[in-house]
Amino acid sequence: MAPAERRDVILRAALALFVERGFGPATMAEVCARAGVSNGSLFHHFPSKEALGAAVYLEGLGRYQARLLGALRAEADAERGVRAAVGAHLAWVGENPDWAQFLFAMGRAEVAAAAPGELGALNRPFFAAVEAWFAGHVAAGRVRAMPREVRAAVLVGPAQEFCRGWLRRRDPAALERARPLLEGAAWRGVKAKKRKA
Amino acid sequence: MAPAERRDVILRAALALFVERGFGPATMAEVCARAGVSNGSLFHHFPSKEALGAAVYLEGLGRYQARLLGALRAEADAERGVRAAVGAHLAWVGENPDWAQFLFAMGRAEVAAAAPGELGALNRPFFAAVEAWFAGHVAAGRVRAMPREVRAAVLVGPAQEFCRGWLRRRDPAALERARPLLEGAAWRGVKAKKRKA
DNA sequence: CCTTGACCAGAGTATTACTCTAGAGTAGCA
DNA sequence: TGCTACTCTAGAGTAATACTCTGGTCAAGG
Repeated sequence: MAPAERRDVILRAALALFVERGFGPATMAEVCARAGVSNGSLFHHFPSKEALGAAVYLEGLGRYQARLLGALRAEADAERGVRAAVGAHLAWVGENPDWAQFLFAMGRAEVAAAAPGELGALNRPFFAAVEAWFAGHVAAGRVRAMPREVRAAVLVGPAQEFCRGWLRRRDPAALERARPLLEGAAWRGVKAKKRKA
Repeated sequence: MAPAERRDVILRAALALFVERGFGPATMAEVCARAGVSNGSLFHHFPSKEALGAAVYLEGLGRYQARLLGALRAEADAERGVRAAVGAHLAWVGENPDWAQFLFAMGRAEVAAAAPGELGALNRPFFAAVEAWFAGHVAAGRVRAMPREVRAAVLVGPAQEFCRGWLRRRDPAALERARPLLEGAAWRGVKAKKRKA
């Protein structure tokens, strides 16, 4: 088996196991068994359990960010873009529930500790790109001016919070029902006040 | 030392330690040392590390819920109530950052596993009370009708998401600046469409 | 063929959550 | 005061598990 392939096998096995048993209770021996890999091989690719968790986290985060950014960039209109971003968030969670659950469960602090710098390397350009997309709409008065962190929270907060609960049941119909409501809430949250024309 | 007092000493030491070192890396021996309690005493009061974590979690959650519900019930007006709830959320996090950080970091799933039933026993009446407060406003057409989970997400999602990031820096001024924006976003998210009078 | 270096295997070790046995206080009751 | 029953505390002991170590395989380059 090629090294990269083996690394990938380990990552997938680890994701499934961490979601099934939880990160804490899951043991490295179980990862070995599920991935069909020896102890030595596992620790060769990932120096610690936290590093393995961080690798799974970072790969998932990267995919999620790519999806969200793609949806945002495909729209020029402010409202359509915001709705598309929220919709993409929900769609990604719906299509990758295991990964989403792990991203929610694994704390950023632990990832940052296990893979210093890599989290920032992924987040910085992502947030910069999101801000760049919004900048024009803010300048044109279509979107309310607010600090980055606040806008990010208003944008994805409702969807994020909803998904946390949704992952317990994972009912696709509920996700579809909630989508327009969450998209609307996000848009009303960030859009500018009506100007007295 | 009275038993209840000792139990409380352990809880406080555990909270400080879990926030400082993280739940996973923290050891029970460190809890003993910080609380000034023997191993036997610690395990007498809490049968496992997860149970200890769950106890800290549940106590914090209870205090948070009481604060939020108090703020909501003190207001009869829909908009003032929503803003008060979000404000109370932010205020509680600002005043109890350690507890908030632990609540965010500790997953609900692990708590539910370690203390089965207790999480629901705390959450059920809380959500019921929140829903009861909203019911009248929904019926009167002041608040948009939506499923419970969606409304909860729209209500506290932005503040929740903002707080997650805020806890890294803990700058009180930033919290105050964000408050009106987050309150406004929550209110615009849940309020009913304007009627054509 | 020889070397080199990444990759893999599995036994070994140190740490840590948890257990066990015994003892110290404390309240109730005569 | 003495007796009983009980909760709480102490600290040595145990099993599990993250990680280490030593050695071995294999493919590529010279």
